[in-house]
Amino acid sequence: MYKILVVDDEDNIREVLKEYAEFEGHEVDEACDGMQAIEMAKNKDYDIIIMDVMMPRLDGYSACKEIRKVKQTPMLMLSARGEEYDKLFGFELGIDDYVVKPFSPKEVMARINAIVKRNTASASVSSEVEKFEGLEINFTSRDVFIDGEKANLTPKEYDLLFYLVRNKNIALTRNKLLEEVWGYDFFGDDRTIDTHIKMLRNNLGPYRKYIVTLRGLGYKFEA
Amino acid sequence: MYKILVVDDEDNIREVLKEYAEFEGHEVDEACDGMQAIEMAKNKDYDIIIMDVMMPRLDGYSACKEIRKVKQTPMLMLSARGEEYDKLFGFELGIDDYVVKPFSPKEVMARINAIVKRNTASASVSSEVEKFEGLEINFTSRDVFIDGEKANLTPKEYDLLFYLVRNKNIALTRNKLLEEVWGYDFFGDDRTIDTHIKMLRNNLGPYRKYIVTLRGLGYKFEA
DNA sequence: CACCACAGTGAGGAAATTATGAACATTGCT
DNA sequence: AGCAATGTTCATAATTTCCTCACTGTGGTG
Repeated sequence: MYKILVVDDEDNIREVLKEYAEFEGHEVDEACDGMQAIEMAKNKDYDIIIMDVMMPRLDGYSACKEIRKVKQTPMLMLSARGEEYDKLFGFELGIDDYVVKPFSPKEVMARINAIVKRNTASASVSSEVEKFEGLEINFTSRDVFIDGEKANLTPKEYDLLFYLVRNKNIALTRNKLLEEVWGYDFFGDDRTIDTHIKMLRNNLGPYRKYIVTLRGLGYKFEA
Repeated sequence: MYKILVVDDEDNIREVLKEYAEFEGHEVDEACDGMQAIEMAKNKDYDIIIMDVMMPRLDGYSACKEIRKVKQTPMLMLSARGEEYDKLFGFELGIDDYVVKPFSPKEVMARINAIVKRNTASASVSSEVEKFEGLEINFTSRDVFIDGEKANLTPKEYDLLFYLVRNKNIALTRNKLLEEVWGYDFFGDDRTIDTHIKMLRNNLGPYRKYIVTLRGLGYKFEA
């Protein structure tokens, strides 16, 4: 039996996880924002904290950082695609694992078991850097340099570029991009992608050439 | 492409899911109550079963339990808000996920993808490449190289070539090609195929020889 | 060897798709 | 609230691709 703290602002998500966890014999506490989570985590020793990234009052990252100042409780983050998920790899946060919404409660429980059992901080992603001529992309620090100069990309542009580069030389359909970069719950216009591709290209200067249009399909980062 | 079984007593729900899933290229069977679902699940291997909780004759829980006796097919349950969640998780049913009505078909599809991907754990992600002498076809990056040089094909040409190669050494009738490459709803001129074959051949240079005309029938990629 | 059904070709207009600019909406911050 | 930055939508322009069609080429058959 584990003591689990579930932190999410959506009632039904907390509800589902709680039901499932309790069914498996665990003890579950709930919090609905970061502030509350910090408070509770400080006052009780949990075996694991499951926390949503996006919450009102105080987001998951900040709460995580704050809690880490005093406790080494393992953490599993929940994030919707479309959130800047590269941040999740930031090992300074010491996140043990993360699950992307929509998830199945079954999967979350499986991961909880894995984490608690090994009870060791998981190996974090090492500082990843990709270079294409004068285009340098640092996944860890979330920086992009163009001929040595730091590019000033907006969050979406970062996300889009990162996804493209992580899947370089793979043909990506518009649907795939929408689902992975914007999130499964995005019901927007297809032209939105084009617009962001356009801005990204403008920002990449001479290296815009790496982003190729696949007519009738989508885009590809070709290196 | 997944094989999906949709079980719900409401016609329009089945209809919506079916349309959406088929649009995404999946194969969908329908059942309108638990009994029927069990029957069908036993006789065919589905990638996932989507089942309503409340149905006449035999409800979703019972059907799920019954199916689980013989198959480990992943299941996604549909439930109306207000039905007791605990039931969903209370009986070692091994449900993978559930969605509360009213749902968006897009979300359901996203979850289906998540579940099936997870369950086909050992899915190989090898970069698919086919080589015929100096003709190299990369299905992943959607590239075609001719003696090391990248060919510049239009979308239709890619589609046509990919389909021919995926079915190499199989005689393909014009009808079959029209249906598979152009889509069942295409009502065009027969010369359309010829024209695209022509373009494709021109683009393949010396390797045009692989595309063989079967007089009176259609074409074949002969390797 | 002439016929005929079928396949190959070229070109231009039609159709589909993407790029772009600007308006509009949203978010975050002071 | 007001502003600045970012994200989204939409209309329009710019491209690219597709399809049709009339015509030409070809192989097999009687």
